[in-house]
Amino acid sequence: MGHSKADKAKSHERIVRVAASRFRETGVDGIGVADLMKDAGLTHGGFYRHFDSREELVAEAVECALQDGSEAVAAVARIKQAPLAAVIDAYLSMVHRDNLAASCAVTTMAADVARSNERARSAYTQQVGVYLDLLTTLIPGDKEKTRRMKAIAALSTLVGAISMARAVNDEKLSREILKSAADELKAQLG
Amino acid sequence: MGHSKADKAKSHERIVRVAASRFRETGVDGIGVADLMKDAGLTHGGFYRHFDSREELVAEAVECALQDGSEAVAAVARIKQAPLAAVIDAYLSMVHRDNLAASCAVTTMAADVARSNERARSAYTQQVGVYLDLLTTLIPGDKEKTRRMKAIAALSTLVGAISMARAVNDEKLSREILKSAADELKAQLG
DNA sequence: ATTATCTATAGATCTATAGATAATGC
DNA sequence: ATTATCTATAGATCTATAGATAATGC
Repeated sequence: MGHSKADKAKSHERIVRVAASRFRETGVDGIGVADLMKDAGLTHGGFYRHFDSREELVAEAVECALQDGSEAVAAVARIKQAPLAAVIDAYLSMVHRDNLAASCAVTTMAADVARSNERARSAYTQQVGVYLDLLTTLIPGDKEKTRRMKAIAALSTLVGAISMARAVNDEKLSREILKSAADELKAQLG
Repeated sequence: MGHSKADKAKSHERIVRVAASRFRETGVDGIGVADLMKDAGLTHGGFYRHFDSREELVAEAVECALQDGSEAVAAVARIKQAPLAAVIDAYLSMVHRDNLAASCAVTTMAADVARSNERARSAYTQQVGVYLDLLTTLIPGDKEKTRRMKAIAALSTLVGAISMARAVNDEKLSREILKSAADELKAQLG
């Protein structure tokens, strides 16, 4: 049983990380405080020394999940050769489709965030801004305004395609959605 | 208190319709059987004479919600003059964004369906097929294969744009997403 | 002395069932 | 006689709290 302030900070971060993963898998309403604490290696009684309420954890978990995605996309975009195509292919990959726990929260948590508190929604809004700035930079063209419009449409295509690819129960159609969306995007923006 | 077979069928349909609306508003996990029955004007005890389990209602409600969307889009597509632009503008309207209860379930229920039973997922898969067939017909061009690829990318853009427009808590950004996605789609496909 | 975590539990809510009530339909 | 709906409740689960325990840190 660890009891130092450093241990508490680690416990807090572990709870948030677990929640960020599990909420993406099961939805925000799909798992309770007791199970989250168990996954973090703690008992549920200690939860309220870390958070005033479950809703506060939701806000922190959404922030954490969004930051995950931010870093993953930034890493892919750092590739020198054809970074835009790399981002598109990574986002619309089967690995990303199937690995919900580590997936981009802009897609995975969109519906939950829309019904959530302002803190979660602000984090989401900011993260959409980060994605749009990145895509606006990567998309070729002269006028910044035009590139931003294309970035909005492109991000929408990424989000919608993976969202549908996860929901359909026809593997062939699912792959067709991912591949067609990726090919169309690369053709439009390349 | 109605007790005829006809009344039972009406009650059943009313429960499903209420669930199809409320599930889209609150998420499938956001409302219980008792509240749904109350909204349908019944008490919760009668629920299990209509459904073997809550999950069975989820499947029927998803089917019902998807059919709503199907009919709404088909109605818009019946417009003779520029039906494709009409579909895009209706889908990416603020009315559609804000009216969750009657919204297109391909977007609104995507995350819930992905975690749901096979019956709900099959209904979703079929409805994506209906949308793709419709868009493939409306999109101009010579080769059917090319039009279908564009239809997939276009449907993805519609789904992703409204999904993000609902989650951000910045009205200006939300409208920019809807407008830019609509303008880009119309420019690409017109 | 303070506090991070644990055990235990209160109170609310949720799915599902049992049995009563009041209609329909043979 | 059958059955659609109602009242009541069992049993599970969920959020939140209370008080005990076992560490840290002055």
